[in-house]
Amino acid sequence: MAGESDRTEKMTAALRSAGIRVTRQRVALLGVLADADDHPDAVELHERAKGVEPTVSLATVYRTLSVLEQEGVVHRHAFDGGGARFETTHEEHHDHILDVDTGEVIEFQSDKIEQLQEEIARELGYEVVHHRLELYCRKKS
Amino acid sequence: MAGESDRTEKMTAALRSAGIRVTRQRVALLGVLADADDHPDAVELHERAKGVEPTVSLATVYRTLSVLEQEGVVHRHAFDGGGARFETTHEEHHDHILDVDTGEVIEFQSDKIEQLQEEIARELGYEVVHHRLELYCRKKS
DNA sequence: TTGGGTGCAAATCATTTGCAATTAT
DNA sequence: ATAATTGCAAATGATTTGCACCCAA
Repeated sequence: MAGESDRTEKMTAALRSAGIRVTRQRVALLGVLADADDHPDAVELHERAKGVEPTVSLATVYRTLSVLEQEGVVHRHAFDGGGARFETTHEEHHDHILDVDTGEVIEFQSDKIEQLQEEIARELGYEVVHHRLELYCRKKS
Repeated sequence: MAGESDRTEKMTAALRSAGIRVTRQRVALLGVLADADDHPDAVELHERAKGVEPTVSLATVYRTLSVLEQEGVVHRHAFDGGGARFETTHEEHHDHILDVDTGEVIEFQSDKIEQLQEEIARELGYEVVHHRLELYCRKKS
């Protein structure tokens, strides 16, 4: 029973190495992010973080998320409708399926699509800096 | 030299068939949309429409764009950063390359990618309602 | 004539920021 | 000690909406 998760440690380390102070409220958010297996938005993260450290403000949630994004520890997604949603960065790159009925997010990964994207860009004289592929889907009946 | 473009007529017809009044300000916006070969945002469209009909307000631009979107005559895109950008619906479906340096938008189309998307969704028990594929690119040096 | 459409200004919503007080280092 | 960080409230930016007047059908 270790106290902190692997991910939390990694994120704390990221803060330290960037010379950024490890505050109570940041640790709370870090823990919440590490535990989340969904893709919560800022308000939801704020809600969860307050359960750990009641003094966290929404402003600090936003500020910390920006820092963590710059440090590459979290990814910000701007899915259709509503505000941005976040997830901790994990090893393998992936894209998303969004259930249009439930809002649920499923991750998937396709080398083939990835390759095709680069091929298309190359043919037009471009190189892909980053991309965004979202499949808005409905469960098959 | 016909007075109105094909597209403007089509859009005017769309309004009429939806039982929606064809007003001065809507005609102005329709013309501007038909002429646009880029992907302007609401403010830019408002600017251009004012050149044709100075009484158009930004509120009406937004309201009309929503109507046209519902009628399927224009498409709304939420690219990274800034507000929504619009284009008149054209025959073939396509995705977008965005030049990260200039903001320019290039359209492309790939049946292969399209197929792969549906395949992936199907394997996970979903069917694709709509999707979004954007390649943020830089010109190759 | 008359209900839909318009401009304007105020209201939303998500996010950011200024500032004085707090706190990690 | 002291500069980074915080909470709060006010500011932003994009978009929407309430309302009294206006005009397309």
